[in-house]
Amino acid sequence: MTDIAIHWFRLDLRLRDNPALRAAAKHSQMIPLYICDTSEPDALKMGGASQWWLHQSLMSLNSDLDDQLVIYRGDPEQILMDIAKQSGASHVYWNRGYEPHRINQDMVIKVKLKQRGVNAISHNGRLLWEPMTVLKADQTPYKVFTPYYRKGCLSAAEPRYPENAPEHMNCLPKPATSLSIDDLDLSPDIPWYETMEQLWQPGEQGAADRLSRYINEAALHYTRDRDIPSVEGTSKLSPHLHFGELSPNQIWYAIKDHFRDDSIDNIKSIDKYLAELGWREFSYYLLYHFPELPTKNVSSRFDRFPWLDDPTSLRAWQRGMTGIPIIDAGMRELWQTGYMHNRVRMVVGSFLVKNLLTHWHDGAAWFHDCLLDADLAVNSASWQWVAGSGADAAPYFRIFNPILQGEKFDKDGLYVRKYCPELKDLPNKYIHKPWEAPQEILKLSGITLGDDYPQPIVDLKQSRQRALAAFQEIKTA
DNA sequence: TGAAATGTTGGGGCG
DNA sequence: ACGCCCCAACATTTC
Repeated sequence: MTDIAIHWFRLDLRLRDNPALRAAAKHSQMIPLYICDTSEPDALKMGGASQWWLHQSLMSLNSDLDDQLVIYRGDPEQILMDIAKQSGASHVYWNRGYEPHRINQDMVIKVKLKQRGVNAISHNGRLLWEPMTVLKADQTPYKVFTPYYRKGCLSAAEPRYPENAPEHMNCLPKPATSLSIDDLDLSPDIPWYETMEQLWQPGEQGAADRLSRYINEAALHYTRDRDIPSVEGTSKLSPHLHFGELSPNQIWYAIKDHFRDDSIDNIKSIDKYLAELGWREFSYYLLYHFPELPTKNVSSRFDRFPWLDDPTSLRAWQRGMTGIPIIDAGMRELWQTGYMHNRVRMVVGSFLVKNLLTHWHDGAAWFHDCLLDADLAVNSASWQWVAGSGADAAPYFRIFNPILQGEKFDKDGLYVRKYCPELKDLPNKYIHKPWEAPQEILKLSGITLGDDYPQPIVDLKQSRQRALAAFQEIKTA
C-alpha cells in the first residue's frame, strides 16, 4: 500500500524546526508542495517588495530540497484535492496560519480532504504560544500586553524546543505539470530590487546568518542601540520571520542558550529583545481573537474620528517629501530598502495619523505594499497601536514631535543624511529643522527650500493642536 | 515605546 | 548679611 504524504509549504519556507515537514517526512514518500494562492483577498496580496523576497526565498528552499519543490498556482483547495488524488497521498500536513481567511480556508480544506479519506493534519510552526491556549482566568482573552506576556505566556508551558530538519526526505518524482519559480512571475520587470539584493539574503541560510550576526554583534547592546536608526542595533529578522525562514522558537532558544550564564546587566538587553517577540505574538493573538483587527477600530469611539482625506499630503508622506527630515528619511528608507527602522516607523506613523489626520488604514496599506516584512497581524496591530485605536495602544495624545525625535535618536543626523542626501551639508543644528536655518546657512549648504527640499507640509505646532482638538471630539465613551 | 504647560526648588547675582 | 528676583533644572500635570 502507498504511504505518501504532502507537505504544503506556506509561510514556513524552511527545513529546520518545521513540525509539519518533519511529520510528512516520516512517511515513506513525500511531496514538498508550494501553492501560489490566487484565492487570497486583495488586502493580503503581496506588495512588490514582498514578492521579490518570496521569489528569492523559494529559490533558496528549492535548492535546499535538491530541486524537488513542486509548485502550482490557483486555489489551494482544488490543487490539494487534485494532487492527493493523482499521487495517492494519504496525508497532508501544514503549519497553521492565524489570519481569518486562512483559518477559514484551512477548516474547509480539512473537511474536504477528510471526506476523500485523506488525513489533514496541521501543526504549530509559527508561534511560541498559540492564541487559543492563552486566556485569562475567566476564559476571556487578554487585552493588555504586559499581563498577556507575563502571566499568559511566560508563566505557561515553555515553547517547543526547536527540532532539526528531517533526517530523510524521500521525495516523489516531480510531476511534469509543476510550474517553475519563474512561472510565478514574482520578480519585477524593472530591476528596482538591486538595492535590496545588497542588503538582504532571503532564505533559510540568510535567516540563520542574520540571527548569528545579531547574537554575536548586537544582542548585548540592544537596550542601548535599538532606538538609533543609524546603528545596526536590531536583528532585522522580521522579513525572515514573516516568510517562516526561521521560527520564533529558533530565535528564542538560540538567544537563551547563548546568553545562559550572562550577567544581570546583559539580561536586560536579552529580555527586552525577547519581549519584542512577545509583541509579535500579541499581534497574532489580537488578530485571532479579534478577526476584524485589519479593518475595524478595536476602540470603537475611533469610528467617529474626523479623519481628513487629503491625497496630496498622503502622497507627500509616501514619497518622503513632507519637508520634515526624519519623516522623509524613514519613508525613503522604506521605499528604497523594503524596511524601516522600528523607532522611525513609530514616528512616521504618529505623523501620518496625528499631524496629517490621515486614517491609519492608509498608512497600513502603504506599509503592506512596501515592506519586505509586511505581515497582516503585525501591521494591523501596530497601526492600531500608533493610532491609539487598538488594544493596549499608545494614548492618542502621545504625539511625537519629529524634530525632537530626530534630535534624540539621530543626534548627528547620520540617518537623515543617508536618505536625504540633499540635506547632507546642513550643520547638525538644523539637520532636523531646515526651515529654521538662516538664509546664509541654507545657501552655504546648497539648499533652496521648496526647490531642493520641500517646505514642511504642515506646521508641527498647529497640527498638534488640531489633532488634540479632533481627539476631544471622540473622547466621550 | 511623549511633549508641552505648569509648578517647584535652589543657587547666585545684586541692591 | 539679608531678602528679593531671576532662571535653570527638575518634577508634576495635562493633553
